[in-house]
Amino acid sequence: MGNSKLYKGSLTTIIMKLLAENDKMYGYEITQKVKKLTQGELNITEGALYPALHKLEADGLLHVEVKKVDNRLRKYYKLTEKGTKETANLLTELQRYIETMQHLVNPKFSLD
Amino acid sequence: MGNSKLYKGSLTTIIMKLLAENDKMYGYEITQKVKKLTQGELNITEGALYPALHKLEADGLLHVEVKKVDNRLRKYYKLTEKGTKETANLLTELQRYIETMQHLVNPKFSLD
DNA sequence: TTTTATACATAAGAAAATTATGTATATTTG
DNA sequence: CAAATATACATAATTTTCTTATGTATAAAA
Repeated sequence: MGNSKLYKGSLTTIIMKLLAENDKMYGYEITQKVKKLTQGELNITEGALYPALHKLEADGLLHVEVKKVDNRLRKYYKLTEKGTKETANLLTELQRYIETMQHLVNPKFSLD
Repeated sequence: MGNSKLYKGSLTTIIMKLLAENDKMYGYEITQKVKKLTQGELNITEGALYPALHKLEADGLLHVEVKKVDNRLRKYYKLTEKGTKETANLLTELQRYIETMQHLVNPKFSLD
């Protein structure tokens, strides 16, 4: 993914948040959207994306709908109700992670 | 580590930053410091910490000095010159990561 | 016509963590 | 005083998550 190891563990959060904003998206579309939104900083690889989508589907967080467009296959993913709830949790966790890291890295927040 | 998957990949950054602030620290001390600074949010496990410290030492980013205190062993770690430079890079990467994730998650920064 | 883009997928391997276990000493608590 | 907890290190087996490589197929651009 990114040029930094820090992106490890954040792929699911990214996918879910994009689907929360865009209702339904297909895999390739997600990679392009992320590339654009991050100005090329984050390029999701297929080897990371597709297994992640399959797992989210298996966990009942995403629902898939196959469509044929221009004689090419597309798998549209959409949040389930469970997925919508889980997205809220993941975004809360992200904010908490960011705050925690700021505390650790910014000494002026130090407790001791 | 944390209750969130997001902490994956950030352990090295945390260790290096603490050593940049505290000159020299030993492993157990790092776990306690992090627990305190994060109010219990982040508990570094020994299975993650020690292999990470050994790798940083092997990479020439940390220097180790063994001391016996109260008849117990302590391994004090300190940043090398190379480690100090690398710490600056890691902190820059962390800030960049946080900004990128804010862009993705906070729609008001959206480009399209 | 060859390369790039679109669109999916999986397999092998690496990296970084979790969980479990092990050794040993010091201190606290019931 | 005995048992539990804290201090302090370590590693091995396994799991998770990613990279890299490879594969199939159609469409568009160079």
